[in-house]
Amino acid sequence: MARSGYFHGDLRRALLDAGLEAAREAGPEGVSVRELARVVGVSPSAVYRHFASHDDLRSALALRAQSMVADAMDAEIAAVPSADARAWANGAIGAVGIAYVRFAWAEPGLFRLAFRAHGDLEAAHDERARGAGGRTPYEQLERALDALEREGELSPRERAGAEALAWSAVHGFAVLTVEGPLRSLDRGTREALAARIVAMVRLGLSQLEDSGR
Amino acid sequence: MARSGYFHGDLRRALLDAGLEAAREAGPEGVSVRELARVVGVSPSAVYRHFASHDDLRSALALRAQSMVADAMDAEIAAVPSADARAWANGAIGAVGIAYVRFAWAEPGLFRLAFRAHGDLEAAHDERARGAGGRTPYEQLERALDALEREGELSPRERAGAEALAWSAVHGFAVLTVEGPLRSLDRGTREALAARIVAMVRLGLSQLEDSGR
DNA sequence: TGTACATCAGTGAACGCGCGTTCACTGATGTAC
DNA sequence: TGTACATCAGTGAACGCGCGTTCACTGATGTAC
Repeated sequence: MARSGYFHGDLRRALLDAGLEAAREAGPEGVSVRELARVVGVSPSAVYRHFASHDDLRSALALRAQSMVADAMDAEIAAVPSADARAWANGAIGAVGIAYVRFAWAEPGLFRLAFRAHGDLEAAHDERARGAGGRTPYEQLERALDALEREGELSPRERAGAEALAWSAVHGFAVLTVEGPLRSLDRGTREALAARIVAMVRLGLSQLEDSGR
Repeated sequence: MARSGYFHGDLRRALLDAGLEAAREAGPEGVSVRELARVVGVSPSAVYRHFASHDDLRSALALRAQSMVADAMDAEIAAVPSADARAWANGAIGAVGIAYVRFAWAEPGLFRLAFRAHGDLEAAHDERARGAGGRTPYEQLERALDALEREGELSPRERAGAEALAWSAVHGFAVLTVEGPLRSLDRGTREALAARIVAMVRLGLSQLEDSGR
């Protein structure tokens, strides 16, 4: 697609691709204006034709990484048997969680890029509000929770704040296994723990009713 | 304590203090060799009399920050009524979790310093193994879980891996509220969610028995 | 079909920054006699 | 009590690095006539 030596043709897309690749290999820290320009074979200042700043570049990349997580969730959800709506709702919330941690394991650099601090998730929300169409993992979680409520698995009172509970548990586990003290666990142990986390969330969401114990 | 203009007297301690202060205000990123030297009023190279490298400095600071979390846990646990051992065990695990998230809210910079990636927690473990005596939040969690098992609230089978479950949920919540999408929640909502997280963990830990639902 | 011209995606040199780390040094301390 | 000397915690200048960003520029593109 590169035309002459002078004009690139599709520099913006090339930079985004290079950015994902850089994050994949070196994490978000590996994503610098100069590094991407170097990889693409263009001068650093050319980057500023397509992105206002380093921050702008970075959040565009974070958005793409988030879409990838959302895609992984789609794939996992698609595998849930949909004959019984109630069983499906229960399966879907689990699928969302499992997809999340598996993505983190498979692509730690992209995971960190996607869920790095400082408003990236709000940026995704804005983007979505502006109709830019980026699928967000958060949306997927919301939908799974909505289904659970629809099927009577969650009371409206329990539904409130359920995103925070579910996300916290799964995100914490992902972080701890990707770059924290749990990172040297073998695959089997990790998977077993992931299943327990998901079960804990499912159980914990409806705690307001079960509160006897 | 500073003696002459030339000799400092207790530079190591001064650097550690300055480092905690820098992290408090600017997070772990604010902790650089040159910055601390500047604050303490010493040349950058003087730092190398007391720390082998920037990394060495940073993990010493992370250890101190972890001790602070452990202290906060001690204080929270101390407030749990200890008349009934079983009730105490249940209270202690909650106290550990609550202290963790409250510390994160009160001192986000130190929290991030303490639980930054890359082996800092293992370093703490080694330090402890070497008998250096640094209290670790992880130890506190282990003790609370041990108490729960002792009181028959947790079967040995459930006890295995319980640290990972509990820590994941609480850590995820802390991260999400400190630097993630949940960071703009008001105090009341955060506290209410924290209580639900803790309840979810308590419930979830014993899921292997209750697995009916 | 050919030419003039506006557009604008690129170049390349430069600025200023802060960083970690090294190295030969200096001068205060405290110990041995 | 006074002096010689080893120790070692500090200095300060320098190295080399990579970064984000700006600015005047160049040259390929495609449009209007």
